[in-house]
Amino acid sequence: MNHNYRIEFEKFFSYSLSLDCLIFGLRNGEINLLMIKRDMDPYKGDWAIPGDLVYPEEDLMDAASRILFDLTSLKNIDLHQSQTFGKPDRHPQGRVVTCAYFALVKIDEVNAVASSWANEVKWVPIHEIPSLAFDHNLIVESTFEILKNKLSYEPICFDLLPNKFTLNELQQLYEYAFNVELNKANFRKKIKSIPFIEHNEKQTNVKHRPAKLFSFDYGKYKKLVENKDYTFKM
Amino acid sequence: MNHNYRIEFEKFFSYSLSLDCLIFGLRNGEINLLMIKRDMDPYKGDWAIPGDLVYPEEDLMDAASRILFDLTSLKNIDLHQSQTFGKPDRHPQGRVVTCAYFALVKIDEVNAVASSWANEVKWVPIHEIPSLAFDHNLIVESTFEILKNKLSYEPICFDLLPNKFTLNELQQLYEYAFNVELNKANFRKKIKSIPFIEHNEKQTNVKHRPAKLFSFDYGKYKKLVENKDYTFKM
DNA sequence: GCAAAAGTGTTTGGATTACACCCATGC
DNA sequence: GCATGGGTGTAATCCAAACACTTTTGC
Repeated sequence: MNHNYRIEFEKFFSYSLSLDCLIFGLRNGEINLLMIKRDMDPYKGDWAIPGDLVYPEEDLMDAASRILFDLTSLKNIDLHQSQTFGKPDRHPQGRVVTCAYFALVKIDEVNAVASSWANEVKWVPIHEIPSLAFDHNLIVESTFEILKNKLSYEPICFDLLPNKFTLNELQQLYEYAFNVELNKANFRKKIKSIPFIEHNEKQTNVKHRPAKLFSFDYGKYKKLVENKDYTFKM
Repeated sequence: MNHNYRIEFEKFFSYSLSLDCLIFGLRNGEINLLMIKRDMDPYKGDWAIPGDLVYPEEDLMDAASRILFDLTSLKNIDLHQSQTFGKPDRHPQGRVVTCAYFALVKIDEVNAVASSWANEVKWVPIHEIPSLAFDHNLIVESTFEILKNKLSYEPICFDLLPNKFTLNELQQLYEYAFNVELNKANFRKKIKSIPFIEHNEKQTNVKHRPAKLFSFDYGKYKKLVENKDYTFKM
């Protein structure tokens, strides 16, 4: 390059890149975020989003998968890029730009374990997030907005719900995310076009009429989208 | 930090961060993208998106403003973060992660000028983008999708249109972006709730009945949004 | 039987669609 | 007058909201 920079070209290779992975799950009808307690400086002892430095030869998506796997042992989970945060002073030890990704997981399938950089792990309802290390509160807020937005035009809600769910669980998820109350009959009319697999199974251990169980029909959905016969919309 | 990395902590500070700024404008009813012809290696002579390395003490948004200003002399333009691209091999000279931003400008107010890193500058219709340097084709496609998405729930179309526009210009913009044909009467009913300033002025130099000119009423829009009386939706 | 939630049908009003028609200007 | 696009009204239809009602289970 022959660009006339104020500083030498080589000096530009003095950044570090980290990746924060926001893992969302659904518990008791609330969207929860997986948090870690930092076991290292800076912000040792503070709660934070799990994140790590990206290896020099590592793709961003691979780093996100790695962090997700380390905490949850889950593989083959869809990861979505959120936003990149790069304020020059966001990290006290140097210029660390961080790229945020998020994943939606079925919380029952996760047994989160503390790892090298965390001595404690917990799920926290998204509306009860405490004060976090770095600019992580900003990252959480921005990413949750992006998640909510995506919930309305991509069928990612089914990544949060158990494999077999009731229509009411689906309704409650949207009521929670969009902070509205929905009418049951109208909600069911609205979702009539979503490709579901209707099981011959019902809820158990409820003290009222058990609800029918459904799954999202990914195969049918894919076909419908390919033929432009359907777009998911909530 | 006491994290047990495969490589030393200091070695992680060997990235470079660049920022690519996609500048969109509207010309002859088509969305155009401002492109530069690279005057430096690598990819010297190829067309590319204007971008630059981010200075070590510079915020991402500031870098985006700087690049936009260098090319267009425009200030105080809204910049939107698109996505970050970080494939390890995307830049032949090292690990350069690039963060894409986009800006929507009124094309009449821009006199794009070639700068140190570009010896030629031109507007190219978004559907006629040639093969570009680096992974810039991917960046353009992803960013245009994000732009289209944003057009449907934020009033950013008015950043592309001239200050005073006709309702048909607005309609054509949406027809172009969403690749649909809309009915004139129905379109006007749909936009009735948008806060417009209706001018006592008309189009000139047209050989048919001149259309009335409108502006978007930013002040009224802001008030409506604050009072939750309105959300933009197309 | 009662409580609690599952599940469905009906009515209504507002939005969307298709279509038809009139208006203002340049030539 | 005619071509061209600006601008508007109407009727049919679809969709979403409000509400009422029946069903199934546990206790």
